[in-house]
Amino acid sequence: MCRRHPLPPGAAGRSGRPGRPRSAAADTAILEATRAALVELGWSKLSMGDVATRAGVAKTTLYRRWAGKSELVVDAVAVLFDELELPDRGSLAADVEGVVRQFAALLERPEAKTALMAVVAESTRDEPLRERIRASIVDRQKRLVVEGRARAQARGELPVTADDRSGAAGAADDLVFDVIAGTVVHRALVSGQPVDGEWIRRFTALLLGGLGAAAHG
Amino acid sequence: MCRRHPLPPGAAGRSGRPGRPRSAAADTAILEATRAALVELGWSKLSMGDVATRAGVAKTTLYRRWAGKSELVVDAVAVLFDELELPDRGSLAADVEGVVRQFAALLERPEAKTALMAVVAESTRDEPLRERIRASIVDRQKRLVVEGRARAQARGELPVTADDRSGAAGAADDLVFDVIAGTVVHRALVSGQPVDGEWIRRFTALLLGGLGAAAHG
Amino acid sequence: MCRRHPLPPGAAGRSGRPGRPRSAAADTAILEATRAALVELGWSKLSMGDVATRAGVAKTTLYRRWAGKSELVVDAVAVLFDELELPDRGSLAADVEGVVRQFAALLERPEAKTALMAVVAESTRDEPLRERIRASIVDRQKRLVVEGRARAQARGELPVTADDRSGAAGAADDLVFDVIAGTVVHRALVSGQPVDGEWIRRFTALLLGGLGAAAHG
Amino acid sequence: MCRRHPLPPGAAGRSGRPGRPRSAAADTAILEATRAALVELGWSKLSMGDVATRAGVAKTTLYRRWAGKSELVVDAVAVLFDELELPDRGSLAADVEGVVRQFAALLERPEAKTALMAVVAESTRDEPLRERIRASIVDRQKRLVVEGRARAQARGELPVTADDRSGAAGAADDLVFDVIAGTVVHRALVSGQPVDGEWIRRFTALLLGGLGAAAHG
DNA sequence: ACCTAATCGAGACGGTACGTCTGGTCTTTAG
DNA sequence: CTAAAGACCAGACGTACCGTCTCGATTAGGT
Repeated sequence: MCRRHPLPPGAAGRSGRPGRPRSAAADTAILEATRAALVELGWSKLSMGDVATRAGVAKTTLYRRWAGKSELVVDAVAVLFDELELPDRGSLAADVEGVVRQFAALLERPEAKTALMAVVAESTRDEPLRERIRASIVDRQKRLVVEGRARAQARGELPVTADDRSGAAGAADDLVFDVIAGTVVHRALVSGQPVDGEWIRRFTALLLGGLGAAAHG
Repeated sequence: MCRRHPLPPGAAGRSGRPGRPRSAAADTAILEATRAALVELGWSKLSMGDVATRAGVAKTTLYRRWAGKSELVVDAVAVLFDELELPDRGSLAADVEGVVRQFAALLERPEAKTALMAVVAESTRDEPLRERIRASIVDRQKRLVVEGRARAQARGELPVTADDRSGAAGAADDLVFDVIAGTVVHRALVSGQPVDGEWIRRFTALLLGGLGAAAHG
Repeated sequence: MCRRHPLPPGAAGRSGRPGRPRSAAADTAILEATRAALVELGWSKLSMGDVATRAGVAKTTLYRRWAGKSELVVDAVAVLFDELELPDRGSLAADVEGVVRQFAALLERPEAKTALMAVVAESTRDEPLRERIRASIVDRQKRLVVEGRARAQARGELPVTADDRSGAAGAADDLVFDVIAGTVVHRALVSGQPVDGEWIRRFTALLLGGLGAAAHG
Repeated sequence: MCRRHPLPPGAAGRSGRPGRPRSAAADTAILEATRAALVELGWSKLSMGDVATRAGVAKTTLYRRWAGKSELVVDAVAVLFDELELPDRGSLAADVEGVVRQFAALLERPEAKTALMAVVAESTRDEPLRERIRASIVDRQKRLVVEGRARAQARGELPVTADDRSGAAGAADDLVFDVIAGTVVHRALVSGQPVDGEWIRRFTALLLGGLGAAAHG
């Protein structure tokens, strides 16, 4: 944990540090305030001072813990993406449809959509920020792909390849992840069209068709 | 044309309007200055005043024509996306690979990637801006999908459906467009991994497999 | 007349000048609009563009005729000061009281007081403007002092000096003018206290006492 | 003191206030910079941003302390008027001539004359500003009149009235103050003629004659 | 019961950019 | 040559945030 600003690596959560310890309640209040401000104001009109006021905290406290708006927002919204789950729905198609539906629902929440695109935009000129986004948001969700694939293989819906056995299936999973996440984001935020049942079925059919063809070819 | 700020809809380019006409040279200079500033500074540090200075133009001239930073940047980068082409490479696979490669190259240009994600982020809270992005950037590139499909159908690589004959193939084309554009953007800007030959081949295979399966199923 | 901007001295009101003649109605409308704007907005918030709009005239027309805000306002308010009169009230004391009362009434008009002090302030760094104020406003009112003195001498209230006979009484008249105008302005605009009957009587008594003492000393 | 912008009246200079205290050095630097700018540029071309730059201070610091240009300039020039003194020159006439000479010298300083008339002009539409001018500049100089009268009475040059004994001599002092200040300002700034020895003697004679006549009448 | 040291709130600080408003000028077409 | 219209450059306006700083006041552990 501890994606905080100072608190130099050595002295992390150690309780024996001298001086007054940081308030844990402040952290919670700040992140909640950030999400609330995102909903009300969106990314571009959200200001650090406003977040501090909402959280009942001094600006200094904010900057002591996060380096800037982007870092704060990444932490504030990361938890939203961890809510995604992959219950076993009985078939690969059902599993894919379920996760797409969940992801689309998430992208309808204003704090998620405005924050996600904005921090990605910022990260195009800020490599550490991109890393932070990857670590906090993106890579954590690859588990859904890995789990879905494993489950489909267990069901016999997908073949087990040499790569899988050697643990090097990353490239294939990455591709599937980019296709699902990218396509849904593009549909919802760029094309601005609804991610409804009809579209989800068509997309799932396309994806599974591709996976099946790849398995046979 | 005229995606400009005032110039009330009725009285557009008419030459008989009273008063001094708007300088056409200023338009060109402003859009060029905007792109240059995007390259140097990125979206978040680009300022209207700086663009005006670079363009040798007063700030008022800028605000007379564009309502804000987002609108200006959309116009400035829209032209970049119009450079995408779809020369006949002999097969659907080659056509897809070619357009993906072109699109990835475009997303490596700093003015394109920083601007694209940022204006999409802004558009999540600004419906008119979203429309402007769609009209100026997104929808214009759907021609590539339509043209590619038609060419593949002419080659016999894809079947001609009833929808195509009735001209209602929109939904299928939209899906393919979201998949291609979304996946490439996600790979390049979110995952932050290279869009190289190997990946392009895998992605194209997946997509074409999906299209083929859809055709047969 | 012609305290205007261009219209070079030679070619003044000549009717045989080539081209469209200047509209006389515009002059009237502009000066009236200026006075109206002074009443509503005061000096500092009065703008040339606003005056032009109120007068139904283009800004160019304004600048063709007046060099700037100060010059325009001087012309606009000069006429107000010409309304001061000195009817024969039977005695020097009554004449002085009458003119003081009139002047105080004038200084209660918002366009007069805001304009007068402002153009004087501007004139501290603008010699031509000071001259214009003197010519258009100040010196024109010295007639009141000259006339009052002559009438008092005719009544025998004041002695006739050698200076009067030689026509060199300017210095004495100037002093009286500065005392009256300066004192009333200071009372009304700086001290901000009412110029009422009681005060006027006291002031008149002081002034006439001083004149009488000078006559005897 | 504390003619500042916020700093709510109750919590004035208290040291126990929370937060970083205001820099006293900034105050000095700002007022000096304001006077310097007045000398160089005059009232109308003086800008808040320029004053801030000269003082090595941020614009926000300026606006945190003064509500606008007028308030700032009043504070900046008020100190100049406090330099006026009334040393005992042995007679009322000499005292009056002395103070007139000092006042005229002050009105030759560009920062004093341009500022004085301009803020009075502004105050014609701004009652709080008028009060501030009165409190900071005008009323403070009435001490000169009060002191001069008391000294003349002590010398036996002027009679002691019932009003003096009851401490209600305000009206008479106010009148003398308006006459002296108003007349000198009008001579210097409106008539634009020199306040030289000759004129001062004439004016003093007139004033003292009036006072003497009032005493006897 | 002190001491040390980092925290907390508050709010002032130097900056930068904002978007608007004027001031004056220039460039049109129309009379 | 003037008029109305309106675009043009220049630059001040007052505001909002930024991220830093300086305060006095807490709030712990370590002594």
